[in-house]
Amino acid sequence: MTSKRSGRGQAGRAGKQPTLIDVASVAGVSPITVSRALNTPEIVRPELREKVFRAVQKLGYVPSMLTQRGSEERSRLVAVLVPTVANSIFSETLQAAIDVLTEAGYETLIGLTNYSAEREEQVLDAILRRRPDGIILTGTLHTAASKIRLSRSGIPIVETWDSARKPLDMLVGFSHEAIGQAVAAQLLAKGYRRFAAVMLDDARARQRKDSLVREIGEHGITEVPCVVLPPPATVALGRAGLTTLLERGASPDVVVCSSDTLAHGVLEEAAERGINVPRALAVMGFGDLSHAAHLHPALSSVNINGARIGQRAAEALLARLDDPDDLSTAKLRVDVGFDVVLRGST
Amino acid sequence: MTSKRSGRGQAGRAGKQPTLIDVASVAGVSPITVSRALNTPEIVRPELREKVFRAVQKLGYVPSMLTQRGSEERSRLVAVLVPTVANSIFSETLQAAIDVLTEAGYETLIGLTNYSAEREEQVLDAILRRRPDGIILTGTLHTAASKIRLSRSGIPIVETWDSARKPLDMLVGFSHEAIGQAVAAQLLAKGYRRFAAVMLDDARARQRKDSLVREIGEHGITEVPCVVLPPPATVALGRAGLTTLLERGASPDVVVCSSDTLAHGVLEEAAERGINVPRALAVMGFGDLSHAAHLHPALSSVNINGARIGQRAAEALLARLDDPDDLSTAKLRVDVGFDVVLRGST
DNA sequence: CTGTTAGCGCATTCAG
DNA sequence: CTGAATGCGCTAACAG
Repeated sequence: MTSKRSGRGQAGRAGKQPTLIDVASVAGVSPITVSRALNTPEIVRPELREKVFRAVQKLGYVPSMLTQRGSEERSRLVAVLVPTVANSIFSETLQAAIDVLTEAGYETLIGLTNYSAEREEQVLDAILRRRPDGIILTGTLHTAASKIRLSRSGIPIVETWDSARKPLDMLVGFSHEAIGQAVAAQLLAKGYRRFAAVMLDDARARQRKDSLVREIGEHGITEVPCVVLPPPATVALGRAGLTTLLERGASPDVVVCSSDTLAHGVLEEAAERGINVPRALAVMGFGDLSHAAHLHPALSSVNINGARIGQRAAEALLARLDDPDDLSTAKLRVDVGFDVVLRGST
Repeated sequence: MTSKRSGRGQAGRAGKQPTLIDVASVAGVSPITVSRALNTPEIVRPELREKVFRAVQKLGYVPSMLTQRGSEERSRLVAVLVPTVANSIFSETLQAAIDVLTEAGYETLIGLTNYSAEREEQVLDAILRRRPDGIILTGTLHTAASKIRLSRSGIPIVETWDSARKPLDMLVGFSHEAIGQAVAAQLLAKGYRRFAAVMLDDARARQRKDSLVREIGEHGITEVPCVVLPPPATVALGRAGLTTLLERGASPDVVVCSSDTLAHGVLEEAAERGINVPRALAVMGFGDLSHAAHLHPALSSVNINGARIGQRAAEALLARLDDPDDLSTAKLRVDVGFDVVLRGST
């Protein structure tokens, strides 16, 4: 005989979460008082506050942020897009970003782009529906549609892992061109002349390689055999890379790889073939040095601090969110730099 | 001109995202028609549908899922909690889970617990406010408050990486006790007698070790020197672990480590000290075999397929979400198993 | 097929 | 300090 009204009873029964209204009726106050007791306790009389807290306890009430948009303007949600989380270099970026964001009271929505701008567009599409307060992207290569949607959205954005002539918003990264140049210079100085590349089919990797090719081109080296491989990067893939290179008749004295994992594969394959490293063949990687060191004690590499990128990116976002008019974040460009670290393999 | 305009002009101006209502007024239809044109296009007359699509294009409208709770029941959000994303074993679990969830049209909210139940409780608290449709947890050790909140929430849950007498809901994992036993049995069979452990301060690691100690205890071995270290696991930490062990006067013939990374550190330290592996000292790790192989070609290890855990967990969640009454997921228990892989280091 | 009405859970006006 | 009324963006339920 109970009326079939919207009243779902006082206590949140199994299955249904109690709402702020449920708490209010149990506490015998109005909904708004509950809201205030929870969000701005200091303006609520202690006795009422206590009543509310007891009701919250009793019901196991957990406020819902889902409908918050109805009133407040922020979702306290930040989206982070990375190509993959299986690559330590990105997982460190992600980890650092999450740490900073969580500390500041934001939740993190994660999206995997698998190194593809098209995939990024799909993921972005889903993510924009959540109205995140900020977005951290990997790279600066996005589809035209993505760029339009992002800029129309008015959401603060940080692009990472790259430099760009004209970023969408903020930028925390480094110059892949500079890396290509620096690697070329170092290797040339060491006397290497027969370059080859084993790389992933990835825009950033390509940028580094093109830059390297340009640089050594100016020293008269024009032929650079290059094997391009599909993600994900694995050691086996690196081995296959060197194999392909040699099968094609290349005889490099140095192989530059787009990641430490590939480089490690090349080192293994070289060892298998009895190729003396670095005497007959030098190997160069790219990634996080500590990771490289784990892979192979002698691996030479371009060292990038992924964690710092994630941290800086998150901090930039937070600064903007704190004060959207802050001019210091308006055209933020952070170059976190890199180091070319030569070890036993070169 | 009979429409009663709801305030803001037609086009969403810079800064404000256009709403479904804006689209409706531009298209000259009612809001619900826009909603239907977008969600169930087949029940809308083609001409109207077209009008709506054009208006959507023109305004760059992106539907908001933030307030969806107001009408629909699902958030299409799944939360995944892992201790860290910097450990390849968990990042693979995460990667696989995200892949499955994204494919099914769910977004992933990520939480980092840093191996701590207290931290997990905090993160969980924030996440429950988002009313996710499902939650994937790592481990079965949660604070009492966490357990209560989770079970009251009525949200489908998958606990992973572990077995438990009485899981909260669904479970995809393996038995750490079985691993401890299996490792003990294998090492005893190989003739090792002086056991030692280098482990992270982590409940699951402790379970494995306790089980191992129990097993070898039954063979009369009662003394097992053990170094417990704070996360995160690093190679350097593993080296320090062996150092500490030896400084304390232990002289093990086998060191069992709670992760491959620590084991790798132990191997390095042993090499540095000129200790013959595996003649004078054997080393045992735990993690993903392919990862272990990258770390050290000879590393023995308990091989766990992290990706499979993530995949299975996500699939279980989806099955439940598809049909909440499906009995097959009601008491789902999946044991993904493990392999003890002995290689050169034992 | 389409529009009207109502309401989700919460917080922000503005009155008391 | 407290509360009633109102609105957020969206969609079920029920009309037409």
